[in-house]
Amino acid sequence: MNKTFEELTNELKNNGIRLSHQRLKILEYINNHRTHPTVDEIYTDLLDEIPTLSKTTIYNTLNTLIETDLVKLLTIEENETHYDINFENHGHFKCESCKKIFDFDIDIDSLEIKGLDDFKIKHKDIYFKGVCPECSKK
Amino acid sequence: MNKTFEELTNELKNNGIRLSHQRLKILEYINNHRTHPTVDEIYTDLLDEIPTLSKTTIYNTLNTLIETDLVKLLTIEENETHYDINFENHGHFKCESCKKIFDFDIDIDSLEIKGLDDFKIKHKDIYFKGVCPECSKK
DNA sequence: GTTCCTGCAAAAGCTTTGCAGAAGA
DNA sequence: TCTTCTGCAAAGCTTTTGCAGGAAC
Repeated sequence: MNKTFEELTNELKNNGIRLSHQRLKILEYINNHRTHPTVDEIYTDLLDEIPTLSKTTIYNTLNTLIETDLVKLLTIEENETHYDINFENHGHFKCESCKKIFDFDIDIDSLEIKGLDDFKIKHKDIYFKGVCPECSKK
Repeated sequence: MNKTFEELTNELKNNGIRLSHQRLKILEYINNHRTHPTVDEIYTDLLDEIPTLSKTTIYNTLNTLIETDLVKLLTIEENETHYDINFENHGHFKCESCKKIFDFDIDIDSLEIKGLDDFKIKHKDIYFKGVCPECSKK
């Protein structure tokens, strides 16, 4: 179930996080671009709109959003971190050829797990890797 | 099904990879230490035995082993890469408190997936995060 | 007016690269 | 002998830190 932008900003307010111009723009960007962007992509795309923007602010903001559970950090790629608006029950597929990341539907909670009694599970991530249909054709 | 050390070295030979002293020791280390070590941990632990060892060699070796599909790369941690030689059906749980990584049994192939028709899936990784029982007590 | 946030510069940390000498086959 | 590997030093990247000025409330 996806949240509206208003619901997202309300959650920030309720957590005592100030609604600075930069934060709102970064949150809006992640909410509208479901492409699992990197810090560099967010920076490049927002620079036209906010010429004084710095990467430090993007790192700061994303870390704040992760602590508030509005954004999720993807570690599917070794070199660079990707970010995703936090919504449930989907996995990520990375094409090893074109490097794109695709979403897919999956019911994570239907999995039978052994060996995690007394573990507090907060996040579940499913990463698949391989070749996407477009790259398979070539 | 895990391989014996002899099977592992045979696969290296068959791939035209030379059995240098360093490579064999690193492979042996990963095979005996199922603790998902980092490059730094391997380096520190092997330095007594091979005083001239360098991290470059460990990076080189691990990349070779990954290409030969003898070792798997774990990206559960943002800052540092972990390595695993265990290819049996299992997931990884990272405790956000003590940072330890635990294995757990899971039947990945029983998952019902929608949206990955025509995708060639080569690797499936399941990462859970939270707090381990020992850290929960505190 | 206070407190928190931004953004610059610098630092830190992991990983890769270039290359000369050494070792494997 | 020929080819490949090792390991040092340096470079390349992403991410974090310290801090002064500025913005939010």
